[in-house]
Amino acid sequence: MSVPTVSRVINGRPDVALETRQRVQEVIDRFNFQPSAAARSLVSHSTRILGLIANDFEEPSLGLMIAGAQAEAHRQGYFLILGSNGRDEDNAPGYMRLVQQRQVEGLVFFYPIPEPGALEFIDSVHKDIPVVTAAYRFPDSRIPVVDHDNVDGGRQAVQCLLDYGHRDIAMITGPLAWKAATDRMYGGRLALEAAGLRIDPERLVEGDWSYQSGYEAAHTFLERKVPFTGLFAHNDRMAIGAIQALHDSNLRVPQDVSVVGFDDIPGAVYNVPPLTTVRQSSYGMGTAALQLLIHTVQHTEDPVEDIILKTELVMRQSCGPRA
Amino acid sequence: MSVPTVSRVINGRPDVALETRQRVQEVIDRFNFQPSAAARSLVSHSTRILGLIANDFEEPSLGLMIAGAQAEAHRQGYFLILGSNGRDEDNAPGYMRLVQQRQVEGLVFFYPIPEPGALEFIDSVHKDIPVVTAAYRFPDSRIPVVDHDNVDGGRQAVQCLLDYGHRDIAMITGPLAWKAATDRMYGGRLALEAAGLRIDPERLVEGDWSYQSGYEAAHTFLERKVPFTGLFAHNDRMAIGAIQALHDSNLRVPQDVSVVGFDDIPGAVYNVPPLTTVRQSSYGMGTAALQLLIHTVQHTEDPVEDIILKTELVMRQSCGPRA
DNA sequence: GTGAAAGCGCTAACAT
DNA sequence: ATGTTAGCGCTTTCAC
Repeated sequence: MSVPTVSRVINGRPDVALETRQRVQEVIDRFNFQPSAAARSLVSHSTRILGLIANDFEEPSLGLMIAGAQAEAHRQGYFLILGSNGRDEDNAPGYMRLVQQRQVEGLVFFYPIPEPGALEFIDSVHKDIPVVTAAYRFPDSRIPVVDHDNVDGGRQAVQCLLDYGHRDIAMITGPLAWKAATDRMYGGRLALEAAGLRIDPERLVEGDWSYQSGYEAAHTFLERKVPFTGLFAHNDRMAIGAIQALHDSNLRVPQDVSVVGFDDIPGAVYNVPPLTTVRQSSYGMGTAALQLLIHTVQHTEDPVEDIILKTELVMRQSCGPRA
Repeated sequence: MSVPTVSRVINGRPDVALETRQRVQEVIDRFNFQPSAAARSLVSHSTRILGLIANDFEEPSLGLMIAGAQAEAHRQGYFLILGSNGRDEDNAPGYMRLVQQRQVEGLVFFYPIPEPGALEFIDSVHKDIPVVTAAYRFPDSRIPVVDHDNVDGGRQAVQCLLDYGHRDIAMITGPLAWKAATDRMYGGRLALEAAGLRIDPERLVEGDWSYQSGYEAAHTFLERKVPFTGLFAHNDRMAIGAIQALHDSNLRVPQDVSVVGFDDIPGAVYNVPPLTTVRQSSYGMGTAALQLLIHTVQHTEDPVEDIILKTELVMRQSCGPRA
């Protein structure tokens, strides 16, 4: 019943006599003994804690992304620490503390909004521990990425409009600093070009993901007086804002203009009309990010591959055949 | 330059000669030395890690609540570990591990949905470490609570309708198992009774917070053929669903029916018409919960007081004078 | 198969 | 003002 023996039992080592193991286990159960995580970490140099750092907590998808990440971490016996590069201050020093004090074995950066200085910071972290970025790829960096297949999603969105016979297709993009936006635009372009069409700059407006910007973008198209019967908005909020603007101008959706969004947020179903959109799973992105991170933590020398998650077109009533 | 001296410098102890301190600091900076958190925890019995456990990651307010909590934790030098009683399994054993392995010094439970067995679990945790619940109060328990003032919020919502001259007021409640719903209903009743009115069971439907249930509740009212010119929905999603149902039945908002929601979700402004609602700050709830928790952790013997956060009526266009 | 001894990196108590 | 000693609770040799 010495200390090392108890240690062996707790860690399920085989080299303990059955009778001893039972005796020890009994005492453990009786006193509900749990080994101190701090002491274990000290000797094992492993905390089983991972970190998730986000910079935009208004992002509606974040909750589900976190849920997925947390679930996956938990399933694999890790805990998840949370950080934000939030509103207030520059938190980078705080995270370096996390890293350098060896509290965290790996970090996911969920930076849908690229931040000034983010790459430098992430790179410096990356020197110490494995890092994964979700929803963004830093140019020229060898940091593994988890992302949705935005190119294919954009392609599907535009293809859906083309399939309904639309030829005059407008697009409201996200901020073009975002990989998600350029990818979705590129995918849309692929679909257009396959149909012998091109992106018309007059039918292109850059939004900022907000309802408001979708609303304004639709008005811009109307003011420009370029005809369009199909509209692809890079997210659902802008799509819904645009539909509202179209309604205000007495245009019917989908009879006069067909609209496709992106995301499949909960509100998409309840929009008037219910929104046709490209679904992506934030929960799935969370689990995928953690799978990738944990794999990297456990097999440091393996070459890592990005994870690209499929997107799926969800047909509802905001799209219909050309009049 | 012995080990304890370095320790003294790092912890900013006064009893170090200026010259020594500088020499030590220089080396620390040069090698970017950071003390091991595990070793410190082992001897100090303090990890500076707190936990937040949520059970509903679909809840749109969760992201901001987490952001607030994280920011406050960080400001006070703590890290925040995340947990979920999520979709998959029963995670309670996992959290007990967190607690008993002394990885976490305190826990916030964000259980807007009461869970079977939650009270037992939380109580058992509470025996070991400080605990705070957010958005829910367990009956007969002395666990401190952070919550919005839902009673006053409900009162303000109904008062707004009364002020516009409405006398026939319907209400779509949240699930009555929720404290938030009973509180909002009670607040509404207070306002009605102050105006010499009562809650009419015919004008009361219990929803489940979803758009869908708001939509259906409004239809129920219309089918019952009880007249109403004012409607208070216990959250914005149900309010928006109800407005849609009213539109479908060719009733105008606010000309025929005035509608007040609750929450002030981002979509409220962009609804048609923009939604009058009672605002609550999820971010503020997160910071408040962590302030309370940290205070409790640091002053274990102090009697703790609940924190009740103010709510605020935001007037938009879904409410107007009685025709 | 089991226990004795050493050490992970730090802080606290004591001695100088 | 600084160094020496001890010990936090574990895991890992290494004897036996």
